[in-house]
Amino acid sequence: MQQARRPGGRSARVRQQVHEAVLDLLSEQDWHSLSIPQIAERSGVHQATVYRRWGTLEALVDDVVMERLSQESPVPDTGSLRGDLEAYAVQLAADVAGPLGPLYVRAAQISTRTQEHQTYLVDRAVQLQDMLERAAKRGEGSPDLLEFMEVIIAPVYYHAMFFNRPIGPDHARTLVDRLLRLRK
Amino acid sequence: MQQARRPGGRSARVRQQVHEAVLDLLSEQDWHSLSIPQIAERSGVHQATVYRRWGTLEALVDDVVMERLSQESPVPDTGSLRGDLEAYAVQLAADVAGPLGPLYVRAAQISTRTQEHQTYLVDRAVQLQDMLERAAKRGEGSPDLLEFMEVIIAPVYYHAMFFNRPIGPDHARTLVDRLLRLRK
DNA sequence: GGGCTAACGCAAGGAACTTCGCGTTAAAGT
DNA sequence: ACTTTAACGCGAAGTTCCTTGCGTTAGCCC
Repeated sequence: MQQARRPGGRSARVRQQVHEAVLDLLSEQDWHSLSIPQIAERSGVHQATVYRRWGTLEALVDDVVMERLSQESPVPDTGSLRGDLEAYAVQLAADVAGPLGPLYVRAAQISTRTQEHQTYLVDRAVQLQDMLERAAKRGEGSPDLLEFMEVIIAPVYYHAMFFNRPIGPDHARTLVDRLLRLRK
Repeated sequence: MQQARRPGGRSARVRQQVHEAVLDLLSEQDWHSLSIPQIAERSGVHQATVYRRWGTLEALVDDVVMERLSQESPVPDTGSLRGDLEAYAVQLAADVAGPLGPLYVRAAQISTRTQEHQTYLVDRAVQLQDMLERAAKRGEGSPDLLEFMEVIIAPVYYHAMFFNRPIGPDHARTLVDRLLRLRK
């Protein structure tokens, strides 16, 4: 998506209508059966408009994903490492198991990642790094970022993608326990 | 894919030609730009034949994947738990980072998994379970299957999907160390 | 070897997706 | 308010994908 030179009023309204149509359709069917003609019809926006603005279905859903991600809550800051880790794991598990889950996964994959999303991920990594450093400053033995990603984040994605039931709060706690145990 | 009632000679040859074309094309371009007309042209097999036998591109690549998986080496049996774990992790990392990696991931995902692949995964899980039990019988403190999947397999997939460089033997050893450390 | 018919090749037809030209609307700047 | 033109709506044309009917080839069974 190129820079909008006239983003006010009508364009913003069209964008919102199309985004809503995507979310709407995604709650009824899965991502593989989505199409631009279908989204155009549902949104009331003409096909040609969608094609001209986003070009492809992939670019459109990437835009929707970025819109959601930009509105999401920041990384937790509960005052304890365990609290932060659990809160993050539970939230991530919910996101990735929700109706937009496959889209989040797709947008983050290295082979399909946009520059915009890359920037987001780097920023997010910095926030997580900060979260871990806050714990370290409190004197809690803190894992490094890679360890956190491999022991917490990777299994969360793994369960959502390869198993039927996503990780719940109970299992999230198991993952956090495991990570904390490694630090002793 | 339904049961073949006349799988000899010509049909087998067609199947092989199509499979080779898929592998061939996949070494030059990525999976998202594959198409059945393209595969038909490359293989010398007529489009209509491909459509009639496999129906969709997804079913075709699933067939290719199953073919490869059925030829793969069994789970390692090196005589030590560490040896088995490292061998498995390195092999998995290589597979999932190779040109067929995205196809393996796709075939295994819960939302796109076929019955045939499900059967394969269950069988594979049993083999891994056996591998872990062999270690237990040798007196080595052995992790359970879930722990193995979360600490070893999940990070391997995670790296292949979300990072540029796949896990190498050195990093695989780090993962194995981590798992073994948890058992003490 | 001979009959039966599954599986294939071929070409036409249909369906879905995508692009394009042109007139209209309305956002942005003066 | 007025001008400029980006962005949209509309319909047609173009492209790619997928299906279908029919004749031909060759695998399987007797």
